[in-house]
Order: sequence, then C-alpha cells, then structure tokens
Amino acid sequence: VIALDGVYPFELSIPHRVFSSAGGRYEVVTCSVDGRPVPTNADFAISVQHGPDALAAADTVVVPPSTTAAQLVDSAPPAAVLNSLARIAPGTRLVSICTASFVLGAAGLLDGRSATTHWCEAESFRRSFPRVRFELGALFVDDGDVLTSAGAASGIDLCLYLIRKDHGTDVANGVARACVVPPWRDGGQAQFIEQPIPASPDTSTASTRDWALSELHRSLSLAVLAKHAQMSVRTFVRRFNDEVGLSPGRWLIQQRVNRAQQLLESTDLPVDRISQEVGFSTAASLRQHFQATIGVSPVAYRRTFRVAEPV
DNA sequence: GGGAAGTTCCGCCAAT
DNA sequence: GAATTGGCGGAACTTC
Repeated sequence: VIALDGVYPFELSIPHRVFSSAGGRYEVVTCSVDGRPVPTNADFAISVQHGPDALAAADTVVVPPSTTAAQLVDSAPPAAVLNSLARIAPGTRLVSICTASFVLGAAGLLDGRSATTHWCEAESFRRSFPRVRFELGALFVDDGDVLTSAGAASGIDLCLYLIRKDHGTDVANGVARACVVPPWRDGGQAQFIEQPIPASPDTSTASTRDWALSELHRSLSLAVLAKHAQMSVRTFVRRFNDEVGLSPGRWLIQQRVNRAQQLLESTDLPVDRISQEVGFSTAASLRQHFQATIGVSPVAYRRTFRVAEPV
C-alpha cells in the first residue's frame, strides 16, 4: 500500500484491515515514496516503516486516495510518485481506491483500460483521461491486472472481491463477517449518486429483489417480476435500472452465478444439478454465464476452490 | 459452434 | 408545462 502526501486515513487503512482478516493469506506492507512520514489530509501524519523498494517486491500494489491525487486534473504526478510507480514490476496487480484512479490515469497506466472513480469526479476524470473507458455505474472495475474502485467504502468491496478471486467465496465471506460488512453489494455506485429518494417503499423494486433471491431456482421472467412489484414491465425495468444500476436480466444472471459459486465451493452437487438449483434451465447456460462472468468453467472453479473435507 | 425462436432492453411517444 | 407511466418496435441477448 503506497501512502501519498495528503493520504485519506480511512481509505489507507482499508487494505490492512481487510486483507489481514484473511487468516494470514496476505502480508500487507505500507510504504511512502521516500520512506519518510506522510502528512495525511487529517490533522496528523503517519510514520511508515518502508520506502518505495517495497513496491518492487509486491504482488499487488494498492493506491489509496490523497490530496496528491485530487491535484492531478490536467497535471502530471510529482516526479517522486512517478519514480515510485516505475519500480512496480510488470504484471503486478494494481488497485486504486476512490480518486486514486487519477494517479494511475495520470501515470498512463489506465490508457485503453476500463476504470472507475468516485462519481463526484466523473466528469473531471472523463475530461482528463479520454483514452480510458470510464464506467460510471460500477462500485469497482476489474480490468485484469488493473482494478479501480468508486468512492471510499467501495475500496472494501474491491478488497473483498480480490480475496474472493484469490481464495474463494468462503474465505471472502469469513473476512466480510469479521469486518461486519456485506460480502457482496448489489448494483453499482449508481444507487449512491445524488437523486431523489423514491416517494415511498411501495414504489421500489427492493422487495421484489428479495423475493427473487428466495425464488432463484424458478424461471423468473420480466413479466413475473413486474407482476410481483405491481408495475408494468416497462416501469419495472426503468425503476430497477435506476435503483440497482443493472437491468433485471443482468442482475438475475449475476445472482445466479454468485449462488452457483457458493454451491460449487461448498457441495459436491454435479454442475447439472447446480444449474437447476440456481435457476439456469440447462447446464450449458450455467457454463456460458459462469465462463463469461468468472473467466473459468464451473468445474475448473470447483477444482481451485473446493475445500477438502477433513478425513 | 451455429442457427432459430424466444426474451429482454431501451428509445420513442402518447396518455395521464 | 413537467413528470410519470406504459405500449410499441427494433436491436441485442439468451435459450434450446
């Protein structure tokens, strides 16, 4: 974790808090660009134990937001920051929290990539980095070895996602429980962008989403969901998009793949049976969406993450 | 993997 | 006049 001048203490502490809860699977090292104490954007400074050499040895480098990042609209990062980033070995996983994506963007590390940042800075980010595919709605964006997150707390979501990716759902869920945060938040930051509060809970799609999760094994067409929400299909789709940041169809597939991941890790059920349990009508359908979402086949995923039963 | 059939998504527009 | 709703139709996506 690299602390830049004016670092935000809350976001700086997220990687250590989350990764250190994963049962010794990660070693979290915090450094500065020169090994010297770092002023924060609060009324205190922090003393780090490591200099930029730590970056060369890291498998993952996390950049939390800072006032340094906030100053990078239409200007290059300070030389010390660029020199530090240059020490990162090729292939190292790069992670930014909140507006720290400006640091990666200004260093040219996001060119041609998909990325996000805090919604407040969306326009400024788009203007500053036209070569970056900006995704406003996401809580975080995974572009392979470069991952960016939205506002402050989405850094927690991203760290949990990395644990899930590295060690599976069970470990990530355990960390989420330890940190008393949800293991997975539906939708994106679209739901946090300033917009009028729905007139009354009766007009929300939330209860239908809860119901759908409990009926995931069923065939849930738009007509069925809209009927449950007591809305026309058109209004339901519109409301759903506004509240969740995803279409009902995309959301359903995401939930079904999530449930399939859990079943692959925690049971020996055949893929055929799991596809029925999570509401995909055929195993081929599950395989297609699983591959597209997770990047591996269900069987390959199980081989990697299925925890062997103690003998 | 390819193709047909069914479903979803979303812009547009009229009605409320 | 502005905001919301819901039907229509074509494109895109999903299922089989």
